[in-house]
Amino acid sequence: MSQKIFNTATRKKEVFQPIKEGAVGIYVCGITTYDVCHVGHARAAIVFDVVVRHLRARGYNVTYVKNFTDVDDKIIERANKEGVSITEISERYIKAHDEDMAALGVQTPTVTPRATEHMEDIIALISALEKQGYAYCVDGDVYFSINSYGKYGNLSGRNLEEMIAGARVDVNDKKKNPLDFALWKKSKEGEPYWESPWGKGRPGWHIECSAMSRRYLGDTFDIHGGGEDLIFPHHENETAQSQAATGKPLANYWIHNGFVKIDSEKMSKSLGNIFPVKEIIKNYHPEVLRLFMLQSHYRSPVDYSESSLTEARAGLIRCYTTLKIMKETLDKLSVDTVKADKKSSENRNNYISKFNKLVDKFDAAMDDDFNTAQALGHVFDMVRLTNNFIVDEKHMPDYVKAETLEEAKKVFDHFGTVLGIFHSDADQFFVSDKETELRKRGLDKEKIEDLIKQRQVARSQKDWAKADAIRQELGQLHIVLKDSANGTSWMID
RNA sequence: GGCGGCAUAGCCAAGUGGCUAAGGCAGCGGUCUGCAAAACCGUUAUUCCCCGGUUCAAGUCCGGGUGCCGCCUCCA
Repeated sequence: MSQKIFNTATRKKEVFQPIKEGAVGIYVCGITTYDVCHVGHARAAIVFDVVVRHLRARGYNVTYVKNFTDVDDKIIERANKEGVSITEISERYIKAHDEDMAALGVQTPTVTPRATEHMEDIIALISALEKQGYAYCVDGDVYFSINSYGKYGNLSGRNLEEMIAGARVDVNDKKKNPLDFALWKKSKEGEPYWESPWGKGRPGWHIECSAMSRRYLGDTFDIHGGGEDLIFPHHENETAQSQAATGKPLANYWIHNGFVKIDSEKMSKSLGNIFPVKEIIKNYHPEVLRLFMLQSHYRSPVDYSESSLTEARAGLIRCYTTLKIMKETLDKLSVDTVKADKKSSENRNNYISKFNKLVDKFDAAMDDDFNTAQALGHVFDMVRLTNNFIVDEKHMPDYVKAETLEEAKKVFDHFGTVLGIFHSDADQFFVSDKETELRKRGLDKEKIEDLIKQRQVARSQKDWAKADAIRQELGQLHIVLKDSANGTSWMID
């Protein structure tokens, strides 16, 4: 089955045809380095991480470029406010970004270029546009002339006349057309600057992506991605200037992820509902956030709330419980050499064939415009199937059981590799989950374990009333006990 | 005002023309258990916002309505 991608440029799902057989060039707009990453950045990062992971799993040699916009008004503003250089601000937030991404299990892109390190490319590109008559310089500023380029508005599906009619009164009368945008901005007193043919200045917002994508991926590449808010004006401007300069399309497919809402409201500074990644992962295992994001289709809006993360946590616990049982079952198996009887061989083959069917379905879901929600449905089917196996095949010879479980493990490894989950050791997952929940709820571990010990004593004396009283008491604190042959374990509900 | 999107069970969420409308969370009944938990089995939408149309056949396509949301200004 072939890969399908919903292309923003055509608003249709299309069959993906790479420029070069077996290879994919993808450029995703990264962050502007003036603040820490929030849950919205996390979504975009996770979405494109999974896109790349899946394409790689399908055998494509993917070159993934994600930039840092490290020169911008907001960075300058912040630097001035703190009385430090823009480099210091950028370095700080790039570092924070990298930490967050690592915590979220987001793989580092192939190339992570910075605007400030590509000034020559940027200036060359603007010069080319000026030479070809697509750009004009006024007082040290350089603007892109949208009228000289016939296809402006194509990507975002906007109509030029209507946009001009609806445009705000533009105070900048230097522009020939109010929709013209800056390629190069003359630097004001005290602002950082670079020397250029137009004097001291710095690049406009969009040009750095055009320059850097071209540098690493060529004039035309396969996929360009970003958050849906970037469609206009950023990507519209980017594609206009790139295409004007090279005479070739910038990207063949445009992918845009939907927004994260917070408790059904738009996330914004004025509402004060911005959730930094660092805050979230204090309270939840990073894979909880990933699972939450991946349970919705990447183009749909997603509604972030405490309860939605709590639900995602329950789902992840379900998966890790099975992973843990699998591991324990495998560890207990003896290396007997009992030959598989006909029945158990058949059963084994039966299960393995079902496993493989789920893998096919999972891959097919991912092929269909990266439908992670559907793919996760198959992951949970695999969880149930594995549990079934463990419950139903108690009498299978260990050797055959082990073979089957090893196959199941491979399947989970595949799912985990593509979605970027199941990367913790199962035991470790529950340890860290417990610690997180204890901290979050301010519970005292010592006290809990002491009560459990008291209950153990009561149980050994068959004092069920006392044992149950303690269970109840702990239950009030959402502590769930599990008695087993080798003691009592507990977790937080 | 312009452009675009969404509406599926108590909640979250796939499915875009045709077998029984995925999956998760929550709930209920059962198996297991000293009691529980986990796991398993069963169960929870005769129906997909409303009205009309196309079709042998529609949640899925078309028209209209209602409601919600995003973009058009910095934004993942």
